[in-house]
Amino acid sequence: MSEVAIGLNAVIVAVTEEVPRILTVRRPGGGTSEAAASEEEALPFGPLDPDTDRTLDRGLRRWVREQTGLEVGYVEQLYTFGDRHRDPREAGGGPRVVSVAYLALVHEREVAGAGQARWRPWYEFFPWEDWRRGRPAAIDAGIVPGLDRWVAEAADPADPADRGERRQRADIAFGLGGVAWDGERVLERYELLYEAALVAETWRDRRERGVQAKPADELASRPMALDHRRILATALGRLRGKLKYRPVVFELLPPTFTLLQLQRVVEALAGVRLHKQNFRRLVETGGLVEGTGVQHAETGGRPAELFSFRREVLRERPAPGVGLPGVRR
Amino acid sequence: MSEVAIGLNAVIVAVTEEVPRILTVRRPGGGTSEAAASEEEALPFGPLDPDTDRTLDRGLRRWVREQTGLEVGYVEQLYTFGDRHRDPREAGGGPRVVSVAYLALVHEREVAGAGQARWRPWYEFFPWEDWRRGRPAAIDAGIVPGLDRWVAEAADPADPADRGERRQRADIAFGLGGVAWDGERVLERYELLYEAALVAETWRDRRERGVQAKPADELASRPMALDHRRILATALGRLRGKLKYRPVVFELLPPTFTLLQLQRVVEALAGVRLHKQNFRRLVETGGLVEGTGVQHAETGGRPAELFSFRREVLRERPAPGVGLPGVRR
DNA sequence: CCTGATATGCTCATATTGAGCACAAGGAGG
DNA sequence: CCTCCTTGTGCTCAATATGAGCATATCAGG
Repeated sequence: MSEVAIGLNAVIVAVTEEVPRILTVRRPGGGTSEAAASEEEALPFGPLDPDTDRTLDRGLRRWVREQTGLEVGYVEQLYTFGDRHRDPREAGGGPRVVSVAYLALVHEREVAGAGQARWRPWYEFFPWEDWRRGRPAAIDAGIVPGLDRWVAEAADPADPADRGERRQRADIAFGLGGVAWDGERVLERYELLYEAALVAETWRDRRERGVQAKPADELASRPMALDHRRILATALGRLRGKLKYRPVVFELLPPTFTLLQLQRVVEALAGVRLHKQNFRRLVETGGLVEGTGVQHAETGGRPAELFSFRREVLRERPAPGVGLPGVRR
Repeated sequence: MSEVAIGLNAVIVAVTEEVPRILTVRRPGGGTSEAAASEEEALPFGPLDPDTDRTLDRGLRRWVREQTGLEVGYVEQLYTFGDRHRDPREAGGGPRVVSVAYLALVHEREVAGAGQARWRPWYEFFPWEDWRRGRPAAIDAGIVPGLDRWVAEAADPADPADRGERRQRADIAFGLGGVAWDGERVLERYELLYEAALVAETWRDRRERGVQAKPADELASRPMALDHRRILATALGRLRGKLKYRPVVFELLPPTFTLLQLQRVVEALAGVRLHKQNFRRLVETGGLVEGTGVQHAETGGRPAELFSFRREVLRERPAPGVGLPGVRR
């Protein structure tokens, strides 16, 4: 066993007005270099108190409450990040920093004030992940040419195997060359962009290691401190996957909701539009919701019935998720 | 950030002769009490070297190689365990121990010598998880009556809600009262048995905390040190889930294999028997394997063709798992 | 009373899945 | 050689599940 510092990071998610948002804080900004005094956006971070926090997620709930006043409901451990030099302060003699990242979901209505922290639209950090209004412009504008360059730059230009491998990775991750887009490969995509030097973090990290680097054209996407965008990518991929086999959406919704509201939240997270009638069929025949009989008028059109989550579904079906019926063209 | 000790645990899996096996080591045995000098079986454990291990899983591979001589192929982070008093030595003034658990898969043929460590059939630790030869005897013999007692003992016997909740948890976890058995709820089942004091670890932990406890009738299942059986349960559940949407089985098989061999390994992990023809259809139409044209004679009946894993499938389909077609009655 | 919304019910063609039947091709034993 | 037993392989068929629409209902506003 080795002495290292351990901390907890939280990706705290809410969906309001069909926009998935995450809570971020400001942080003194990058490492050892002199000019890097600018502030960076970061995920909320807190320590584990080894003496009083009985479990890791209790520790998380404690400091989230202390720092932001939020009582988080659903909490799920995501991943533990422990690469060396995650935190550039390690290079200056600081301890190795290992961070356990959590995903936390809060109800829409609790989103109000949150201390120093602020809510940011999730897709500002990942513009290429939101396909609800069609293929994101960022893909053809910046990503495809950038990846093409990266493929062409493969180690040995004479060796086609090397380029072939890069080409294949790019195609799979971003659904190019006939491969289908897979909404869950969020982390794969971010890591590819990082490797291909298409996100700001690549250049920042290279500078921190003293590598002379031209601050090339990056994608117009919001960077984050340390490896926090990687954590965010892990969270989005995991959440998208979990939607399909666990009823986690309801953690983000008020106790009663219309089916369209439910659909919009699922769409917001999945980043795609769905076929309305089939979505209804799925959640209704799946026994995920039950009507309350109450009508809801504020929809603009015919009033919709309000539904609530049927907890009993957990008893009946092994993997009751919302699924993604027919992604609309 | 707090000073804690961090370590890495590995669940190292191989499947030989249709038996899933895990690698275990012996460990000085339980904590502070005097009589607990007996040895306990434990998962392989190693430190992270903060100075030389660039990433957590490199650290894992390093000490697994050093301790057992095994070169593990597939490695996946499982979960980070950090409950207080996971390790009873904490009570004696030791540091808080946080452990990052990994799942590692090795090929059948590499299983030979492994230093101090030994291979143990996985289901000896979880007899209730193997349904290949029908409903495990342990369920009706020990588990159902034990859970019934636990349900009856609910805090307030007058309050039916309390009992109802326990009843429901038990039914969902073990597929009782009409609920279907769900192979992936391995952790849920183990935690329920722990709570209901039906596994040895419950009583050991209570003794360690000084609680006077009658060493009641436990299930005939092999206990483990610390919370290692919980880690093992996490691993089995995760592996069962992953089988369905990622081609991880092939990490456990030799480069070529017959379709029945493949099926037997899947069955061994999933703990159920499958419909042979439908299984073939699934892996073949799914493009997961390709025939080599070579025949394999040692089957006892008509010779089978040898197949190999088609790596290209990763390019074509978003979630190419083996799935579990028709669980046979 | 139109128009523009959204809400809801229903249909229908097309996969996908669950369960078997049937036959092929080896070995063992009479 | 013939028969039985054991696996391997191909194919069928009914039952469901899924993808895509059409049609109608019910509100708000002009």
